[in-house]
Amino acid sequence: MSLLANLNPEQLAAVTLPNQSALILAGAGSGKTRVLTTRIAWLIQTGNVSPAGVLAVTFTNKAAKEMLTRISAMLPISTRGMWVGTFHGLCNRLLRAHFRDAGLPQLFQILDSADQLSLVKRVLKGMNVDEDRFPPKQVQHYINANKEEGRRASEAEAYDEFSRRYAEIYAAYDEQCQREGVVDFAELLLRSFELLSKNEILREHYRARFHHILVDEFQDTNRLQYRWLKLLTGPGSVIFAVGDDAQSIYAFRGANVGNMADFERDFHVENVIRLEQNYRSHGNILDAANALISNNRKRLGKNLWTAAGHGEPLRIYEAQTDGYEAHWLAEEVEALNRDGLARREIGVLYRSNAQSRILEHALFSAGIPYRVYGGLRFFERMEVKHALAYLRLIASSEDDSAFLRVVNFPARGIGARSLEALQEAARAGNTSLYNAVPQLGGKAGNALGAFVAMIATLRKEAEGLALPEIVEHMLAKSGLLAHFQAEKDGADRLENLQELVNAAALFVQEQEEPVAQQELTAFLAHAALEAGEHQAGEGSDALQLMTVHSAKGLEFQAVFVTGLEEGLFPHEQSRNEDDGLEEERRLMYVAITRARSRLYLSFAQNRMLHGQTRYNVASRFLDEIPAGLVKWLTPRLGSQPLPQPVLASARDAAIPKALPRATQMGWRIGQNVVHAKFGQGVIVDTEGQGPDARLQINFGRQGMKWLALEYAKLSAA
DNA sequence: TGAGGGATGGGACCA
DNA sequence: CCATCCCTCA
Repeated sequence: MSLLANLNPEQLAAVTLPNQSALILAGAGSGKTRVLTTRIAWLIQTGNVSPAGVLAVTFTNKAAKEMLTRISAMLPISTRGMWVGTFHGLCNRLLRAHFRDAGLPQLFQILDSADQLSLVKRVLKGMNVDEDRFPPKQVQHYINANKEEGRRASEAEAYDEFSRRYAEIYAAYDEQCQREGVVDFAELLLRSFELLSKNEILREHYRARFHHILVDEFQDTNRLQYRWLKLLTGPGSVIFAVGDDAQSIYAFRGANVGNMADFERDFHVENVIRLEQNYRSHGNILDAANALISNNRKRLGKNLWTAAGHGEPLRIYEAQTDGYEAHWLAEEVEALNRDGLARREIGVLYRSNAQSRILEHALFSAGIPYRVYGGLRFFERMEVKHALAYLRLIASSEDDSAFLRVVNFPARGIGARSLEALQEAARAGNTSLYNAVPQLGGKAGNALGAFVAMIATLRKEAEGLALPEIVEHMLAKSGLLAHFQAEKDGADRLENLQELVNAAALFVQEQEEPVAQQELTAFLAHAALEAGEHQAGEGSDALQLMTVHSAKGLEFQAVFVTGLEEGLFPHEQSRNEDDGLEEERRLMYVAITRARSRLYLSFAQNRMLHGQTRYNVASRFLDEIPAGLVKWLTPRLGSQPLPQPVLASARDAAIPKALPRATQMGWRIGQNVVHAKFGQGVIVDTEGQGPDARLQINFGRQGMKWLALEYAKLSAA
C-alpha cells in the first residue's frame, strides 16, 4: 500500500495501531505530522472509519490547515464531514450547532483577549472596584485560569475577603458576557464542555459519531482540554495522542504536561510508541540536544538519533556587547548567503522580543532583508477592530462592547457624561446600551439617537447585500474612511480597511455552502478565531527573525540562537517558578532542534536592557553541551574581557558608557571575578566607600549578590 | 477632544 | 531605552 511506503518501523507501528488508545512520543523532527495524517488516511482507506467519524484537533490554525492539506493529498476524498480544527474552532462549531442547549444567542460574538480586557475594565468600573488592588490584567488572568480549570465563579476559591471579591468580579463579568451575548476564548471551551457534560443526548450522539479522536501537540493541552477530550470519548472510541514532553514550553499559559501521564492511566494505554529517528538534523546537533535535555529530571525519556552523519560542530561566538553580537551575525549571514544559502533558510532566534531591535538595526545597516514574526496581526489592528465593532453592532444590538468602542469613533461629540447617563438608563431598564438610547432626552439623546439611527439604517441596507458590500458600505457610512483620509498618517490604515473588504470577499468565496443571513456572524467569528498573518512579504527571500517560542514546529538550514546569557536565557523570572528552569531548558532544546545542518550559539558580555547596561555571564546551557561537539569562534578566554573588535562604523555597536567610570578600589564594573563559594561572576554595580564598600556581582546560576568588599574573598579571574 | 507631559514598568503564545 | 497609561490643560 503506497500510503505506508517509506515509513520507518516505529512510524508504521503507530500508523497501523489496532483500535486502542495510544500515546506517541514523537521527538523533534521525527515525522510527527506525517504519522498523524497518515494514520487518518489509513483508517479511512482501510474502512476502519468514515471521514465523519474522525475528529482531529490541534492548537493553531496553521497546523490544522497543514493537516487538511496533507490528508487531501493522500486521499481522493473530500475532507468535508471530518472535524479537523483547533480546540477553539471545534468548540465554536459545536456551540453554533447547539446554541440553544448551550444557553447562547444564535449570533453570539467571540471576544479576543483585548476585547476581554476592556470588558473586564468596564465591569470593574461598574462595581466601583479599586483597580490598584484588582489590576484588570490580573483579573483577566484569574478568570481565564479558573475557566481553564473548569471552575465557574460559584466554585472559585473564596476563603477571605480578597478572594471573595475576585469571585464576585468573575461572576459579574460572566453575567455581563451573557447579557451582551459574547463569549471569550476560555468560555468557548468551558461552555462546550458543560454542554456535553449536562446534555446526555448530545454527548451520546457525539460519542457515537467520533470513533477516532486524534490530538496533536498533546503536551500543550490544559486541564479543561483534557477533560473535554475525555468527555467526548465513548466506549467505542479511541484517542491517538501525539506529543513530546521535551517540547512542553507553554506551562505559563496553562499547559499541563501531566496530562500525558494521566492519559496513559485513564485510557489504559498499552502502546506508547517512541519516534526517535530524526530526519532533520545532523548528529552533532542532536547529540547536543540530547545532552542538554538530560539535565532535566522530569522526563519521559527519549533519545534522538539520525542516519545522517555527524555534520559540523556547533559554533559558539562570544561578543563583548549585544551590538557586536548583532554585527557579527549580519556578517555571518552575508557570508552564508554568498556561499549560496538562501536567507529564508536561516532562522535567527531569541528569548524575548526586546532583543530583535538591535538585530534589526544591524541587519538594516548591512542591507539584509529580514522578516520579524510576531507582533500585531491583521484583525488586531486598531482600525480593523473599529470596523469589526461596527459590523458587530449591525449583527447585534446587545453588544455593548462594540457599542462603546465606536459610539464616539469617529468623534461625534458623545463624551463620558452622555455615556454615563446612558449606562445608568440601560441598567435601570435592564437592557443594552443601544436599546436604552430612546429613553434619553436632551442634547446627549440627540447625538446618541443619530448614532443609533445610523446603525439601524446600515442594518436595513445590509439586507440583500453580499458580505463584502456590507463591509464597504459600512466603511463609507460610518465615517471611518473619511476619518482616516483626513489623518496625515492614515494611508496604511486605509489600506488595511480596504484589505478587510478583500478578506470578506475571500471568506465568502471559501465557504462551502452559503449561510445567507448568518454570513456576517460567521465572518466575525472567523476574524476572532483566526487573527491572520500580520505581514506581507511571505514569498520574498528574507532572513527569519522570531522568538524561540514561535519557532516551534519550524526548521531551518542554519540557525542562530542569540543572547545565551544567564538572566536572559534562562530568563531571570524563571528562577521563581516551579519547574521554571526545566521549562527554559526545554525551550533551549526546541531552539537547538530547529537546525538542520548549521547551528550558531552566541552571547554577549554586556547588553543594554531596560535602558541600562547589564553584565551577564554565559548561559549555563552552553556548559551543558559537551565540549567535543562545539567549536569556539572566539578565543575561549572565558573570563577575560575580549579585545575590542575593529568595526567599520562604531555607531553600530552599543559600547557601554558605564565601563570607564565607577571603579572601586581596584575593581571595576564589568570585571570578571572569582569568589571562593559562588564561583565565577561579573561585577555589576558598586556602592559606598572605604570599609563600607560593597560590590554587586552577578554569579550567574548562583544569582545576583551584594558583597562587602572587606569580607568577600575575591580574586580577579 | 486631543495633544502633550510625566510616571511607570518591562517574558514567552495561541485561540 | 521604549511603549503605554493617565492626567492636565488649552
